[in-house]
Amino acid sequence: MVSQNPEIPAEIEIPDEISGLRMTRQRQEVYRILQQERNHPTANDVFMRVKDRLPNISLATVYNCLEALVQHGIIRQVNFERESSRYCPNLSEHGHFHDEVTGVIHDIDFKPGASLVDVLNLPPGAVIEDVEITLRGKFANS
Amino acid sequence: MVSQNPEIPAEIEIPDEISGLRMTRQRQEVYRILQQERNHPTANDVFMRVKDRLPNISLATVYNCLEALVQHGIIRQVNFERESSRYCPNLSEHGHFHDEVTGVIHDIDFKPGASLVDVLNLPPGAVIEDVEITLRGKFANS
DNA sequence: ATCAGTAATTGGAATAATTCTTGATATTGA
DNA sequence: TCAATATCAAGAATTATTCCAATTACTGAT
Repeated sequence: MVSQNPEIPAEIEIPDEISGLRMTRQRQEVYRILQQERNHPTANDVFMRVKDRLPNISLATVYNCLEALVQHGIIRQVNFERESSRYCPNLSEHGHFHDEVTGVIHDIDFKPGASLVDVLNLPPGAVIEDVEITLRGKFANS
Repeated sequence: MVSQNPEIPAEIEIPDEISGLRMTRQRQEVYRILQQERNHPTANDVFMRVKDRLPNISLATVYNCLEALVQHGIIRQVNFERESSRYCPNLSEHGHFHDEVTGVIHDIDFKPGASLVDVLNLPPGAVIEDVEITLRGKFANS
């Protein structure tokens, strides 16, 4: 058993380097928060949360860390309309559903074996580097 | 023949009201530009272009007009990463492919009969109000 | 282990897109 | 025509993000 007390989650072990990115203390803590808070926090959310462990970290550093992690494909950046960017450690190809009543963002997986290319008419020769699928709506009161 | 001179495109007739929105002179001209420039202009692009016909229009008014048109479902707002919003008069369900080499944005249609719901695992009860599909990439040098 | 070179961090200033505010103008309906 | 309402213009304000300059931390070679 790793953690006896559900209030205190077991520490996530983070290596010194991921995908060629040196994992400094700040990057480790930022990444750890994304692993723990699966609710797509903004840079500012991460900033407030990370100060528990690194009281002197600056917001600029949080932005730097998030950008470095995104650049190295360790996390994903998610944008809804013009709101603050949010960040997501789920690297599998998926979309996001923004519940406009509760504000909650749900990861939306593809059906097994399905892909965007199945439904879209891509122009010939197009090489897709990145895909963003965002849905906005609500839940029928069930 | 409507227009003899290809330099001067035929005016697009715009009614006094669309979908319950009063089409003021400013809204008409903003909408006209979106109909003519199918290259997904930003608010500022529209602003510079519309000044030919309404020299006193303000950027705030362009934003107001675009927002009113979006709210009434007359045009769509398209966001790429954190860049300025772009606007699009194509109301059919479609995505956007951003060519990162040329900067050009291409409308991407669905295959006939296909829909996003075919490939995504939507949570039960989810009612989708709006969908945004954005692709980023380039063309293989063919 | 030391040192030089490089990368990362900080804190605050700067930027840029967008929204807000206020007063003027225009439009509508009675 | 008049009052009520909507729209517009101009500039100020807001806000997320980036930039900058100075400090600090790390790395690899000696």
